[in-house]
Amino acid sequence: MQNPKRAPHPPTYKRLRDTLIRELADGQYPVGSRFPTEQALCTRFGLSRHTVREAIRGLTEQGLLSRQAGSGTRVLANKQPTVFAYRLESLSNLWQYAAQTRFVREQEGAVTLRDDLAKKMGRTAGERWMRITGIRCRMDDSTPLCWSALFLAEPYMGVRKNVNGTDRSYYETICEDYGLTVSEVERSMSAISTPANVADQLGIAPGAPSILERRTYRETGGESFEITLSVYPGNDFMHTTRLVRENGGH
Amino acid sequence: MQNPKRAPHPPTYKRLRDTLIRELADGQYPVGSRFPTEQALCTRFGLSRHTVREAIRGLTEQGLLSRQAGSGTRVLANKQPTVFAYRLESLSNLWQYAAQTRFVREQEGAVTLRDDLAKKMGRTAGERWMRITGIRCRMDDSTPLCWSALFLAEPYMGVRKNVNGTDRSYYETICEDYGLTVSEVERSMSAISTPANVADQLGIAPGAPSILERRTYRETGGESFEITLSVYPGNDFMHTTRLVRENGGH
DNA sequence: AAGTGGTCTAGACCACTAA
DNA sequence: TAGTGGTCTAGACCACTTC
Repeated sequence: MQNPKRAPHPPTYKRLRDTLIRELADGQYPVGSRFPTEQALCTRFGLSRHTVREAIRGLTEQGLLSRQAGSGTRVLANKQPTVFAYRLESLSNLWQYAAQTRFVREQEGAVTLRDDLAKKMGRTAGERWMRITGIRCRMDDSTPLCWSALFLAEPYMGVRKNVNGTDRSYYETICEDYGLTVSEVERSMSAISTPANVADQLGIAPGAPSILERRTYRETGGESFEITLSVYPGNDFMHTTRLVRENGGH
Repeated sequence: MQNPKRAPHPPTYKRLRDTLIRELADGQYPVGSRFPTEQALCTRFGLSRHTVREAIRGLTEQGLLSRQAGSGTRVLANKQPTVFAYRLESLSNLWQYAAQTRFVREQEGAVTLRDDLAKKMGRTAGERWMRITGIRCRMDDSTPLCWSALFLAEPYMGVRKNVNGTDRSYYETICEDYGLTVSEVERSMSAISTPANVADQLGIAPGAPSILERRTYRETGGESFEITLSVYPGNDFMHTTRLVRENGGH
């Protein structure tokens, strides 16, 4: 960390940041221990507080340090873990091969879960849910994408009925009507033999292998308010996720 | 933006940030247009440059603005989009129901892709790949998890042979040996009828529906260097992704 | 009471971009 | 050449935690 004025190719705060990262990786500051004070770093490197803070900011953003006014700085990790992530700008992007989709309703009514259905839904038998079945197809050419059974939790059975015919999802409508926020969606897949009636509507052979996808929409409290079971034709690689490296990591 | 000294409950830069976010949402600065200069904001709000920069920093981090020294600040978006993400601390977490897995090699040899295999792999016929087949099982109780065919691109056929018997992935070994970095993994799924020989090894009925998973490992340049095709028993919801909301977004 | 990180000011020089 | 954002300094007050 010499001559902060000369050779400014990488700015001072970045050089300091790299120095500190290296020292962390070397184990000079054990995880859980106190990290040097801003004051200490200022005098050690002969830099202004602003520059030191700018260097430290990067480390906290990377999750290496945690800071607490009045208390100090603690070491959270020695080195930045490599993280891969799959991001969605919107949940409607879960329909990958169709920009626009449409849900055609078929049946609708309240049900009490029996053992097998409860197991498929990841719930317990005896609960009451509103069930809506139908086919989701492409907006443009009406190609069927999947057969879906959609379950709404008991408190939200009274969703506005005019969701039909649009791309608008039920979960969006519920969230608006009841002031909820989706905090997470769990998505699971398994393979099944296509039941005859479903195969018929999807235009595939009965018994042909297909993918059963379950989505569980949870609100902020963690409560599940919507669950969908969807059957997709199995032939193509219709379900794709791209996991992209998030940080340079070693 | 009054009395920066009084009522400091939210710090000045945060209040300014909120003000600017509101103005952006109101459409005062159309997407693609120039955003006010730091100088302009300083005089308009009577604040120091540091405070203004601190406010703007948040907006650029949220992806609302982009800045270019010498050029200026441009508006990227009116409001922060809601993003859902599925994060993995490590690619080995793709094996969800087993902390530790082991790959038991079966066959190995170079192949020239024919039409059907090329299509399954998402490649073009005629390419040469190294093929390794085997079974991946749990480390602890040796339960088979899936049957896998693993393909290595031609330049990397000479991977060290001692990958066998450990949890260590081929892609890790390749990356080390050749100095590559995985930049992304694409994961696709389809449903198939389990071929007899595979069903036998997995202990399921031949022809039973199963999941065919394809993973394509790409290096920084975007080149695919490893592709795996795996067959999983289809009965359970073995493939799960949890999409978690990343930012408060409206 | 002392020390910490959080915030804010005033002023400066630089590299870069655009006119 | 003028203006922009990027970096850096020196100094200050505050709320908070710890002793």
